[in-house]
Amino acid sequence: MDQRVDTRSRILNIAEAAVLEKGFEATSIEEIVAGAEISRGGFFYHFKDKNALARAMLERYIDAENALYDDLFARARELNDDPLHCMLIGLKLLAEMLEEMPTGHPGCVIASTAYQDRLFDEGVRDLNRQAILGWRKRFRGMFEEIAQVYEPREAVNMDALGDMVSGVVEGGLVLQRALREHNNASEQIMLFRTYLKLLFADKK
Amino acid sequence: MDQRVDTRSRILNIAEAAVLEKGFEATSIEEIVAGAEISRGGFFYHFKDKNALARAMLERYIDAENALYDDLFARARELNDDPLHCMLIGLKLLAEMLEEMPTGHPGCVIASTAYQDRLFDEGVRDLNRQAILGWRKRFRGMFEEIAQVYEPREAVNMDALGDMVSGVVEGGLVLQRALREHNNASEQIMLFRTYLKLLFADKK
DNA sequence: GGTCAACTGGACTCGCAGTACAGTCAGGAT
DNA sequence: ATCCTGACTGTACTGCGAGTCCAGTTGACC
Repeated sequence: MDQRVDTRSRILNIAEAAVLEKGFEATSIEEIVAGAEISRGGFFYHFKDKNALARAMLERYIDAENALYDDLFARARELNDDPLHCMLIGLKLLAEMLEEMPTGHPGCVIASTAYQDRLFDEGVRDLNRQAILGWRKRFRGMFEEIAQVYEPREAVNMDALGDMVSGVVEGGLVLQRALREHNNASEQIMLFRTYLKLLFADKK
Repeated sequence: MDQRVDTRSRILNIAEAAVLEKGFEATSIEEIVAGAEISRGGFFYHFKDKNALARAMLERYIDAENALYDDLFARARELNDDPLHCMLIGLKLLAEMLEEMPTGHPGCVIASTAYQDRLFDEGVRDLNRQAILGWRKRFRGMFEEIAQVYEPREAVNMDALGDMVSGVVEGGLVLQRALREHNNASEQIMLFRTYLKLLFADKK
């Protein structure tokens, strides 16, 4: 069996693990090629430079995250058809998933690149932006569905509320990374869940 | 007047601006010394290495942030003695402050270092940790005061609620950095404010 | 006049990104 | 059977930035 079948994916796997553990800049091409058991030349054959690697990693990561959300809320919908309860179940599943990761969540590539963005070119930054806007749209849509059934007790900006899902996750990951604790992100999500329960308590 | 009176502070000012703009790794000592109009030798006279610079920057930043919170909530307390309203006013002031910064908030050094932490030594990481734990304690105390007067409608973990202030700010800053928008952090704070209003609606 | 803190300036090592390019090797097309 | 191409290997080189070493300068104060 030829190990070379998918060298590109192997590079991405190794690079992603290293980048999530210690950041993009601290990850050298040297150690990536050592891990993937290829030569430096081989690396540059697949990726023009470190920017191209970053772009590919982000694309993969975002696709995976979107697939995860799709799956999570599809499962939630199966359990309960009410849009509010679907959201609450989905968030619970998300929190559980974050908690189950023994070493804590790898940490979001989005934040990691956002804070080093001068290192990256316009393409990378745009991918980042589009991903967050995508999540805004996704959650905004879900909240609007909820608001059709439940009267919000306080007026809220729906875009901002959509962003709050991403923000709470990102913020929680920052905390857990800095504190070296394991469940801050999941706790923050659970707190956000009680927010939604309070906000959408009254059926129309 | 001797410009050299406080070279160390000048280095820190220039470094902080550069680091907040483009990240720690992307900021070279070369450009710092150029900006501060000193020699490379002069830089290393003041700071043993880049880690020492990072530590000094973090210390200064954390002190400034603590002073800002002290001032903000002291002003809020003057306006209203009720602990809940004091918190709500303080958060409003914080949101306004974030909004008034024309280029957006410089971005929190905490998150920036959290995601590049392998670059830094234990001292830097510990400073980071202590700062967040300090904020947890500060806000937890304030929420406990509130809970003595108002019955929370839902049971919440007070440590997690304290962390949520930091988390919402950090998360908002990540979003606004990645999206290149200007008011995400302040919007997230305002949303968190309505959370508190809903949570602590009933006086004991 | 001597001491010390706060530098300057230059030379050097090291690690890493990125370039260049010549050569290898397996598999499919012709 | 031969040729071509894609996926590499290996080596050598440039250039940049961090960090070290150190000898020398300058101004302040004692």
